[in-house]
Amino acid sequence: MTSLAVTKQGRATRERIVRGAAELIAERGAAGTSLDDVRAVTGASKSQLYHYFGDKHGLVGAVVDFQCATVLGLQARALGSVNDWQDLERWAELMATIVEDHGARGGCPIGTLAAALSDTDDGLRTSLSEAFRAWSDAIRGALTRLQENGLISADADLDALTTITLSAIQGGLLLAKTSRDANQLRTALGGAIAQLKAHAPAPRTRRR
Amino acid sequence: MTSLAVTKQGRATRERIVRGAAELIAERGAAGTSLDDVRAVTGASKSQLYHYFGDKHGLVGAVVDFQCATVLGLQARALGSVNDWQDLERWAELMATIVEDHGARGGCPIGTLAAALSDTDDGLRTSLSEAFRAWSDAIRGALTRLQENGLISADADLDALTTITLSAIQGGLLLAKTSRDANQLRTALGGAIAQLKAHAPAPRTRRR
DNA sequence: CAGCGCTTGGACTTGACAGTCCAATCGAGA
DNA sequence: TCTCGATTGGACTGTCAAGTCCAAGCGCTG
Repeated sequence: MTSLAVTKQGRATRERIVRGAAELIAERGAAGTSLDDVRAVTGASKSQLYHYFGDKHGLVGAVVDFQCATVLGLQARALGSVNDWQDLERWAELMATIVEDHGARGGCPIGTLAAALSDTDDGLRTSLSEAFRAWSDAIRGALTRLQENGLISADADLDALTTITLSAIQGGLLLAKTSRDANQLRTALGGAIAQLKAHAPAPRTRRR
Repeated sequence: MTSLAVTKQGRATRERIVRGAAELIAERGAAGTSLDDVRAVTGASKSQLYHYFGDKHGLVGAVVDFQCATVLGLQARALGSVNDWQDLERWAELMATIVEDHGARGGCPIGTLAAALSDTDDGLRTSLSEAFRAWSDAIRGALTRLQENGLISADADLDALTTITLSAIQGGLLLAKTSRDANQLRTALGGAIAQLKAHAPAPRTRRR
C-alpha cells in the first residue's frame, strides 16, 4: 500500500493530484467531489490515487494539510511584515481585494473545510483546529509587534484580540461569499482594526 | 408531481420529514446525507419523499428554508427584547451557553449550510443570503433601540456595526465548533459588544 | 545492463444512491 | 355510502462512485 512518493517523479505526481483535488474540493466540497472528477482534472489513474493516498479519506486529509499550509504560508508572510497601523490596514485591504477579484466566491478554504468536516471527521477537525491555532499565532505575533512599537497598550489582552480578529476574518469571509459582496469582509476587518486601535495607549505621547 | 401537502395528515408528514432531514444534514452535510438515511430516521417511504419534494434538491431547499426560519425566529425573539447593555450581554451569554451545552458541535445551521452550499447552488445561496439579511435586520433593530435609549451615539454607523456583530457571531461559531471550545464564541461576542460600547455617546456623563 | 521496486494504466467488482412506477389505502366531501 | 384525489408502500432500474487487482512501464542503483 501507500508507499508514499519516493521518486522525484512520484512526488511531482502526488503534488499534482493534491493541487487538483484541492481546487475541486474548494469549489464543490469533499463529499461532492468524486475520485473520477479528480482523475479527469489531474489526468491521474485510479492506481495512482490509491497508491499515494490509500483511499479517498486519505486524499481529503492531504488536501486539508495542503490548504492549511498554503493559507498559513501566505498569512504568516503577510502578517509577519506588519509593524504599524498602516501595514495592518494594507493587509486587510489586500485580503478584501483578493476576495473581490475572485468574485467573492469560495471564501477561505480552511473555513469552508472546517464548516463541512468538523462535525464529520474528528481527525480532520483536529488538523483544522491546529491550523486556526497557527493562524492565531501569526496574528498574535503581529499584535505583539504593534504592542512593542507602542501602538497597543501594554495591558491589552492580546489573546482575546487575536481571537476577535480571526473571528472577524472568518465571519467576514462567510458573509462575503454568501452575499457575493466583498464589502462585508471589508466592514468586518475594519471593525476588527477599529477594535485594536481602541486599545492604543492613552498616555501623553500623541502618535503621528 | 409534488402536489404539496394538502391534507392535515400530509402537512404533518412533510414536516416530520423536513425536521428529520434538517437534523441529519446539520450533522453530516447535504451531500453526506442520503435519502435512505432520511427514510430511516423519519420512517417515510420513497414515494413520500418524491411526492412532497420532487427530488433531493427540493428536499435540501426545504431544509434550508426550515433552518433559516427556525434560527431567525429564535434570534428575532431574543434580539427583539434587547433594550440595554445588560440585555445584550445576556443574549451573548445565552448563545455561548447553548453552544457549550451542545459540546460546541454543529455551530450555526445557517452558517454551515452557507459554507457548503454557497458555491454549489445559486438558488440556495440566495436563500441563505436572504436569511443573513433578515438576521442583520434583527440585529440592527436591537442596535437602533440601544441608540434610541441613548446608549449608542447618534452618529454611529449602525449598518457597519451590524455587519461586524454578525461576522463575530459567525466567525465565533466557526472557531468554537472547530476547536470544540465555546469560549472562542464568548470572546468573539465579547469583542463585538466592546466595539458597540466604544460608540457610547461621549458627552459629559462619565461612564463606569 | 540487469534487477528490483516504485510507478502507472485501466478493466473489473461491489455497493449505494437517486429516481421511477404502480398498485393499494386512506379520508374528506357529495 | 360512494368517489376521487391525496397519500403511502415498496419493488425495481440505471448510474455512478469507491475500491480491488494485476500486468506492464520506468528509473534508479549496484
